[in-house]
This record gives sequence, C-alpha cells and structure tokens, in this order.
Amino acid sequence: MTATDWQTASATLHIAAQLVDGIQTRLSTRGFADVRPVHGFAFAALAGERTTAKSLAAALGVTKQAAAQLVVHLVRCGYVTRESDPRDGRAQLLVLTARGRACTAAAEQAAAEVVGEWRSQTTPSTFATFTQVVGTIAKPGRLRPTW
Amino acid sequence: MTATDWQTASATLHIAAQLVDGIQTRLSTRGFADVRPVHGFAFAALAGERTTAKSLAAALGVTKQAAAQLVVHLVRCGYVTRESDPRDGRAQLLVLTARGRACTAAAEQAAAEVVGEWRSQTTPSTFATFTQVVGTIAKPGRLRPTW
DNA sequence: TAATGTAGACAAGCAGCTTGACTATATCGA
DNA sequence: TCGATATAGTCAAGCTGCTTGTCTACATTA
Repeated sequence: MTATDWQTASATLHIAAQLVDGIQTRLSTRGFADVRPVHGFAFAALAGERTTAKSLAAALGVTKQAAAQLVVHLVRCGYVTRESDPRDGRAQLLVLTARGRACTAAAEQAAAEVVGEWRSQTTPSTFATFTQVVGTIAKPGRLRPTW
Repeated sequence: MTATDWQTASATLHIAAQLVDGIQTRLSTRGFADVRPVHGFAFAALAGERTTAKSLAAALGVTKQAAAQLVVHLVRCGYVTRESDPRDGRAQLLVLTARGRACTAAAEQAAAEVVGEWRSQTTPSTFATFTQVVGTIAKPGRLRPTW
C-alpha cells in the first residue's frame, strides 16, 4: 500500500521519538542518568573548537542564560570544565572532561544501536536508500523542534 | 559517501524538527496561531471515538491533569466542546468543533506540504522506498520524545 | 448496600526556559 | 589616548507546561 503524506509525517515523528527515547534509556542504564537529550546536542557543539556559552546558546537555539544554566549543570555533574580564554578576558572556554567525552561516545554508540535496529528490519540496499534520502532532505538548523 | 549511523540519527532528528516547525509555521499563518504541536497530536486522538480527558492523557503520554489543562485551552480557543457522557456520569466526551476539524485539516495539509518538499528532492521511486522504510520502522508509541 | 475503583477538578510545586538589567572586558574611531 | 559602543557572562524575576498529591462525584462489584 502507498502511505499518505500524513502517515509519512506521523511515522517520521515516531521514529524521531524512538531514537531520542532509545538513546536516553541506554545512557541511563550505562551510568549517564544525569543528562537529557539536549545535553547530547550540547556535547556535539562542545566537541568543536573554542566553544563558549554564547556559541553553545546559538548552537542549541536558546538564550545565553538558558545555555549558562545548562553549563552549570554539566560542570556540576563533571562533564565539562570552564577555562579562561587567553584571547578574551570576558569569555570562558568550555572543555569536555574525560567523563564528558565518555558520555559523548556512549551517546553515539546508543544512537548507532537504535539505527542498527532499524537497519535490521530492511534489506541493506533499501536502508541505504533511506539513509541517503534522510541525509538529503535534512537541512542544518534547530535539532530540537519547538513543542 | 556512506553516512554513519550517527549522521543518520542526527539527520532524522533534523527532519523531524523541520516537519514540526514547518507545520507550526504554516498553521500560524493560516489562522491557527493558538495551537502548539502537541495539540495536533491531541486532535489526532480526538478524531477517534469516545475520547475523554483520561484517554487523551494516555494517547499523549502525560498525566490526566496535564491533559485536562490542554483541554481547557482547546475549549477556550473554540476547538473542542465537552459533552456529558450518557453512559458515565463522571466522564465528559470531548468533541471537535468545526474549527477543530478545520485546524486538523489544515495541519494535515501543512504536513503534506512539508513532505511534498521532501519528495521533490528525490526521485519518486527513491522517495517511495523512504516512506516504506519509515513506515516499517515506526512503532506505535509516544509521538513526542521526552527532552 | 457497603467497599472499592475511576473520571475529573483543585491546589501546590518544580524545571526549563524567557525577558530585563547589570558588570566587566573588548573593540573601534576621533 | 580615550571615550563610545559592542560583547560575554551573571543575577534576578517571571512564565509555562508539566508534575505529584488530594479531593469529590459517580460507577462497579461483592
């Protein structure tokens, strides 16, 4: 049968929810119960060079105050440290700790496991087409929709 | 190039965000600025038979109190009316108004437009494979991930 | 008909985000 | 050089959507 666009849209939201919840569940059971999905997006931004609270806010699409509160949490839980920026006395560079990097790796592995489950439900060539289409239509921008 | 599972996961979240935000933007410009994405999920549940606050809560994966507040909003904005249940004096049946049905239709059309944009970026057969895979791996459950 | 279960309302609280105001530092132009 | 403007981060207050806890009215069952 041919799916309607609405069914495709609904299914898309379902698999996104499955992905987020699947990652979250796996992280919880692997010693990273104090992070939320938004922190995973933060880690992705923090993996880049010279990340500050301001650039983190831009990457997450929230205010700098919200990003600052998020950083407080991550610092308190040992995922991130603040270092003074030699180039700018106002700024603080955010650096992932070993635990932060371990959590990032765990999140990537968890995501791979969920995607791997998806892959196992189709043929390799069919799934390759799926990943190609998803990669094609995905545009950079907010990772987290506004509910 | 072959996408990694992590890239596929990230792209999946991106297209879900694009879909939600795309629907939301279209609804806003078409006279339905007072609904949020979660209301769209509520409408989907309300389209079924004999919907109550309790069943709505279950469909949305929230507490009944949260569902009740959501219903208050939808009633106040003219999308839903409450009718007494002839079979159960405690329950109130939730019924979509004409405006509620119009909003549901507008949301479905908006979703179709977003999906249509996706379709236009690939070949028909490739997109058919995509919709088939999405429909296969999507399992019923929470529509909205827990951030 | 009494005991238990259920739908919904009321109240209080919390978490994550917002806007607004402020300090300290940086940058740029006269 | 130094005053004007811009920027990184913080502090404070408030809002919204959700939670947990409690209660009433009605339903169900023994």
